Amino acid sequence: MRERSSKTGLYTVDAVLMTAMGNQLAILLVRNSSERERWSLPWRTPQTGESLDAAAASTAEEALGESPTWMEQIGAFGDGKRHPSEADVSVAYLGLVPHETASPRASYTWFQIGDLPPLPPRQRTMVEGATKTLQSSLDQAPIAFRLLPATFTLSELQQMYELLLGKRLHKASFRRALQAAWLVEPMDEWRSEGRGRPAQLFRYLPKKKRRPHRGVRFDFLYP
Amino acid sequence: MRERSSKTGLYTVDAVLMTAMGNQLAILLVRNSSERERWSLPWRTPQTGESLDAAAASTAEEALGESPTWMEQIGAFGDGKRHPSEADVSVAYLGLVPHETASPRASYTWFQIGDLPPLPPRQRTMVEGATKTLQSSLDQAPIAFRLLPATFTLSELQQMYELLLGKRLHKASFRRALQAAWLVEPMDEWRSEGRGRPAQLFRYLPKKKRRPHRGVRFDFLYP
DNA sequence: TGACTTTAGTCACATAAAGTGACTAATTCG
DNA sequence: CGAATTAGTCACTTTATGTGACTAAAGTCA
Repeated sequence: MRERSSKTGLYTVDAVLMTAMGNQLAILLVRNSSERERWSLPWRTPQTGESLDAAAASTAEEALGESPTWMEQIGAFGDGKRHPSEADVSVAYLGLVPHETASPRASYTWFQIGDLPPLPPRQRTMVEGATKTLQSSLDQAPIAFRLLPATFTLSELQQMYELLLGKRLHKASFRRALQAAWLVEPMDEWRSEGRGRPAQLFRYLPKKKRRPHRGVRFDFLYP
Repeated sequence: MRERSSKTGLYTVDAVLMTAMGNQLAILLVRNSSERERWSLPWRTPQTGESLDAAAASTAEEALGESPTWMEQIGAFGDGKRHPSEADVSVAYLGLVPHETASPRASYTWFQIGDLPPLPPRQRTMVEGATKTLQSSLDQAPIAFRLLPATFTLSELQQMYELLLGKRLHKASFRRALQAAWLVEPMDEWRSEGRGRPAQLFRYLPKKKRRPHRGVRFDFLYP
């Protein structure tokens, strides 16, 4: 990632890297000493012949020191809003990492999503887009599992869903749905977290075959 | 849209314009005499200062002679695949139009999606992306209504959903779900389609307030 | 005209899923 | 030991979906 490199290209690749921190989502920002804005999303100008996906992966690794557990393009942003580069267009990627294993490089810092510093306008739009993408991908992709360590308790999983959905879930319902989806696999390990009965550990079990929805659900929110 | 304009930019905007034709989706292609491929998606190189959305809208209008009833960005495509331009990156948009009102300009032709001619590789990827986006937006956005005329019968609406979902639906279930969603409004008109009882006409009724999903549904297909 | 066909629209019952409170289990703390 | 705490399950209620059969309103044709 370079700052205001002069005319190296007409587009950039920007990364919205997310993790679950406390009981909120957090985004990784980098300090920009030479910019008007103090903080920005990690970004770079792809090199000639470098694919968008590759550029995004590099940007993420440079920031995190490791690969995100999930990466997905959000879209291209170009509506005249200001960006640290002079590019007309920026392609944004959403990346997820479990907070437990993430150790960002120096000059990179996690900010809770409710407490973000001012960002370049185009990147602010990207963050909003990333949040929306995350929400709508929630039941299409294993988002929650990619924000958790490889093994977890069902209570942890439920808390992650509660964080992502922004509402409380009933324990029995949650587990019943989880069981029906055949998405997790119990391990022969238990974890005692201070007081209370120890919880069994589970891991994500990618499944090929799923029964399809039964009927039609007109569940869209509006126009 | 210009053909192989030399280095006017490093990215293009391409439009995947869809309609429902017969009992399949169809895509609007344009004949390219000077290209190796005979057909391609409509595309253009945005002018300086032109936003992506504006460029996509222009491209669509140029092809259709009118605005699509729905337009949405699919994403940016840049993975080294060949494109009619020399751009590294192309931003694709999905546009929808009712077949009844669409009258493409000369040199533009609808092709059913199961019967597409060879396309430039990058555009082939875009078409696949558009199809996927369409499927997954089906219950998030009023896709079906944007492919129908302003007024329609419930049987027509059901047939559109059947086309989009690729499966038959039970009439009673369909109408019950539709009613619960409060998405259409009956008109005081009936249409007699040859034999059989005349059908009442309805129109789309965008609704602000929807009840939220109740619980968790782990309905994603796989990893 | 009147029986038959065709498409629209609805009903009632069966089955399945989701909401919910209360229960049992295993551990720590004092 | 008993209270507190967290895990995990059960049984019952409520709501949603699946489905076949029904009624309604037109056209067709002998």
